[in-house]
Amino acid sequence: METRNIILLDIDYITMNEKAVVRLFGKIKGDEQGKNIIAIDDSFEPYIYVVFDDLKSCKEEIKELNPEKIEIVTKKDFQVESEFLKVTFNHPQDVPKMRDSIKQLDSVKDIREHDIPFYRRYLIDNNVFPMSELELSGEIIDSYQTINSSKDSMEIIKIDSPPKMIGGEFPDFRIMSFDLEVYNPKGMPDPQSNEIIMIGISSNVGVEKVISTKGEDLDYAETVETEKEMIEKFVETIKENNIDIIVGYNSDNFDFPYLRDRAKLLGVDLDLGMDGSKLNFIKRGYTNAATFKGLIHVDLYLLMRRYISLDRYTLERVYLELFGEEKFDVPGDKIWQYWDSDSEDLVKLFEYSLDDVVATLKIAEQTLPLSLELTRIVGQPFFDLTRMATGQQAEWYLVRKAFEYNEIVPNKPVGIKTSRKTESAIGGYVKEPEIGLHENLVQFDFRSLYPSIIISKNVSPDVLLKKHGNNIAKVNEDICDLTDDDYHISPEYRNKFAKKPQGFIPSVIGNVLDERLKIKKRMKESVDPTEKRILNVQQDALKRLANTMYGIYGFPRFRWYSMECARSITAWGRNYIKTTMKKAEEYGFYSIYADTDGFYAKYKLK
DNA sequence: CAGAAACGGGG
DNA sequence: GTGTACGTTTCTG
Repeated sequence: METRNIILLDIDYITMNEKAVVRLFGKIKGDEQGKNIIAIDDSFEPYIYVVFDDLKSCKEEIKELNPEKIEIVTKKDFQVESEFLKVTFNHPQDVPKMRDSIKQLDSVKDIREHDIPFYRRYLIDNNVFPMSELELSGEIIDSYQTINSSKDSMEIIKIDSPPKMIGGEFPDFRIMSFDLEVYNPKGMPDPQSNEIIMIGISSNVGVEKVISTKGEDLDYAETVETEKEMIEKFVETIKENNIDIIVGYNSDNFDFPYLRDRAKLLGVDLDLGMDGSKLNFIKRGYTNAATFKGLIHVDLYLLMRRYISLDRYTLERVYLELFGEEKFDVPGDKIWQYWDSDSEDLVKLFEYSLDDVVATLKIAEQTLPLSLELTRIVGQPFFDLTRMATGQQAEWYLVRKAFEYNEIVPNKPVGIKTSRKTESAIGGYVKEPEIGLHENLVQFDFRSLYPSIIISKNVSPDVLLKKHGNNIAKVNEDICDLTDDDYHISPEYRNKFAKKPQGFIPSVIGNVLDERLKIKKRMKESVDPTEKRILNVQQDALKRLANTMYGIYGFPRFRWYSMECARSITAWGRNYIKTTMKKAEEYGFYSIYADTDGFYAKYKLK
């Protein structure tokens, strides 16, 4: 038996002998060459929970469908101890096949946790976090030098027990940015007829160049004979430098699809996956995301739209916002003219190409730390995390927490109107600003207003006293028929939240905020600027997560959706800000502008 | 006016 | 892959 400590970059599953086998893609920690490891685990099985009417008949009916295993388990459902049937299947793809027939059985009331992707289930149930250090033990079943780099080798290990979390500090990930320039005499280029003219590359491992068929005189240009060689050089550069994370700007939608089409036309393999597999596109709603197994592709455009709020998200605009510097720009529709022109404009195009990738890498270095922290909190793969809306991040964090608490996860709501007018919660209180130049203002604001309300008023669907029925599996009888003193009652809507027990979501947010305070304390005590910076990113990630939780309640597709909770929170919020403004007025301050969790006020007297 | 369709980024 | 974006602006009937 061998032991390997790896940093877990990626996870998926494949089918071997009709059985699902989880693959963990990692690299040896601290190894300069970053030896690649693929760990194989065939011990994990897919399952769902079944809410039953009558145990005996339910068991019999399900048995006829031939699942792997049926067990009775006790889990908490909105804090009520309840029995479920845990039905285990042979293969993840059996779940979507079987769940409808199971749901339709007479003895079955409902099915739960039937839509959690297999690899996510694996991470959650085994308490494994991506981008962290894991200890693996098992048998080495294959070991070889990878074809394109003599320095670089690969090991496949079949593990005989679940990975053990070590955690610890982040290693320095090897990051590379890239960008294509394309010949475009007719506006937006067409991959069938317009060739790639430059591939820019920048990295934190010392490689910075523009691969092209021109530019022999430039020291940062790598000149090759053909477009085909350009693409081959690009692939080789990534392999040779053992890149962990490849970043682009709008690369999901432009660079990688274009590269795929040209590579196909020219007969080049984009076999950058750790297992030798090729570039793949996975459907995400109406658009695609480009992925490799074990090589993480991050599209910064997507990330920036979430990270900062701007009117536009061009690379130039984002760069200006983050670094306060204008980027050297070549107008997009003129690129082909620069390429065809005399040496002066051609050099400009080379500079532009290099400038683009350098900027992209700088943005990556600035913004990826936050996403990495979020990955280690949320516990989903880095690739997935960079493509999730913040609400999704919070939801997967809650799914993981639910497993920890032995709570069964609520199903996604069905049939709730998404129409904003009928279903939206009123937002925060806003007092339009008094026009004019104001001096000697005082400012007041609440610290984390909505998270604080959730915790202090115990705003959570599992302790909410429902006014009209309850379509959730079971009502917590302990919170019914209490006296008004035992409830927090929201303003306006008069929603009642039991003071005890603490709700699931208030408890989770409480832990998040406690953890954040601890980190802030450590940050203050730290004298090492690097450590300070890391801790600052961590506390920021936790703050963002806590602030997102409020929003969850109001989105009709979220598992813990509760319009009552969303409305109660903002009602309390409006109440607090107005009460505080009134109080301030008693002391002679009148407010000239207020928004949600704070206001500006002037003193009436001199 | 409501609901559908287009748009974003990229060259 | 046990999943199917998203929020806003513009167009259309």
